[in-house]
Amino acid sequence: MSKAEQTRQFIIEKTAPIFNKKGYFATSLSDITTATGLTKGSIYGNFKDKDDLALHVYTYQSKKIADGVDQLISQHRTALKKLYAFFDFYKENFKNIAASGGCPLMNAAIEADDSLPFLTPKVKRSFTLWRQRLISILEEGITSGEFKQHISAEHFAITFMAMIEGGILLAKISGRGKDLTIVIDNMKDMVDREIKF
Amino acid sequence: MSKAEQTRQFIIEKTAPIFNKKGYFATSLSDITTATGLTKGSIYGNFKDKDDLALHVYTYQSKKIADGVDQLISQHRTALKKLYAFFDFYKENFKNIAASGGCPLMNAAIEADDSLPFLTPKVKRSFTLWRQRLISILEEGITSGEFKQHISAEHFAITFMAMIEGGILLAKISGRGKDLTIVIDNMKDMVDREIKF
DNA sequence: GTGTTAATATACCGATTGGTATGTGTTTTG
DNA sequence: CAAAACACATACCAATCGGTATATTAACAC
Repeated sequence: MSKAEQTRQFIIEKTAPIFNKKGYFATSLSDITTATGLTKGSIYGNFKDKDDLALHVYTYQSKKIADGVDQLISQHRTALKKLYAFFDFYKENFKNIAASGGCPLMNAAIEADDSLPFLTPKVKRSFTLWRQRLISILEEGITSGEFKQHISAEHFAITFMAMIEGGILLAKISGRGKDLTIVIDNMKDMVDREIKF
Repeated sequence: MSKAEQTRQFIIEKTAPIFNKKGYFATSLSDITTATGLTKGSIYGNFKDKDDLALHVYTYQSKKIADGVDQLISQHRTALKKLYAFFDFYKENFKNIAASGGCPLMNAAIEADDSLPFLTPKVKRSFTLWRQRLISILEEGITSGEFKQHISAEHFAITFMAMIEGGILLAKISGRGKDLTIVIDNMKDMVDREIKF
């Protein structure tokens, strides 16, 4: 990694939590220079403009989550265990997520969709990939005979995503991590009763 | 309603969708003057500052939703029908919600919690009231014998809230209202299988 | 109708915004 | 080790930000 790439990565990592906490719009250049210890000149030397940096920050954050999930899932062999691992990922990482400003996908989804047009397609894609990942696990379970044949993988994938995002939102605003646990436990019940053979 | 109150209300109603779409921080005074056709002087004559206006706008928006839900629920006699009406409220109003910038509670929750301290308590309270309203319906059903005795009203209330908010988020970012319908249908299945006798 | 008060408009303030042109120092490469 | 390329800092820009003091207009009481 060249010096330039190092600095770019440094800026991205240092500003990611700020963007996630304050939002893309509310994060100012001075926030960025303060957090990095660099000056405006060097920020603009590495990124075209603020939007460009925001885009890279979002990509970094979404990739980080996706990698974390993938790594956890790959440790399990059955579809059921993969699904459980998926759920537990959020349960276990809630404190980190909350401390760094909440789920970046959710934050970006809300801010992007009406006022950050350049981000919208990226965010949309994140959610699509997320859904496809869940659908794959569910279909794998159906094929392997772990899960019932008649279930709709897509419907459950969407429902699970909604529950996870909603659970994070509730837990964050109430300050009770328990709220997310309640939702995730409910998801597991759902799997046991309706999906698992 | 005096002239002053009329103007105040006029400003609140005109700026509400802007605050909801762009966010509190990103909404500028010039957005507000453009939307109302008034000048800064008259905005500041009616509200102490931008935060004060934002607070009134949030109160107006959350009350509007609460009133809408209450009115719908009061039309039904059984706990089950009330619960269904509750769910359908979001299904039917999704287009309006999406067009006016998404669920104000969710938007405010995400923006408030890290950078709008003056709003946080209000938003927290909205969610608490919402939870209590759901818990009341569920407990009513338990008492009346419509619902199973052993269920946890609180757990289901939280789960339903998470599903609704998550569903709105997904539907909004995907642009497919269907996503919310899928989640709400799943909620109804949940009621039928686990809550209803 | 006149006097008083409330409501709105005008014009301005300092501070901060995102962004850039230019200068200086530091790597990297031949 | 020198030259070219790159990385970063300094100093500045116009535009916009939220907010205010003051002028003007409209509404209301007597």
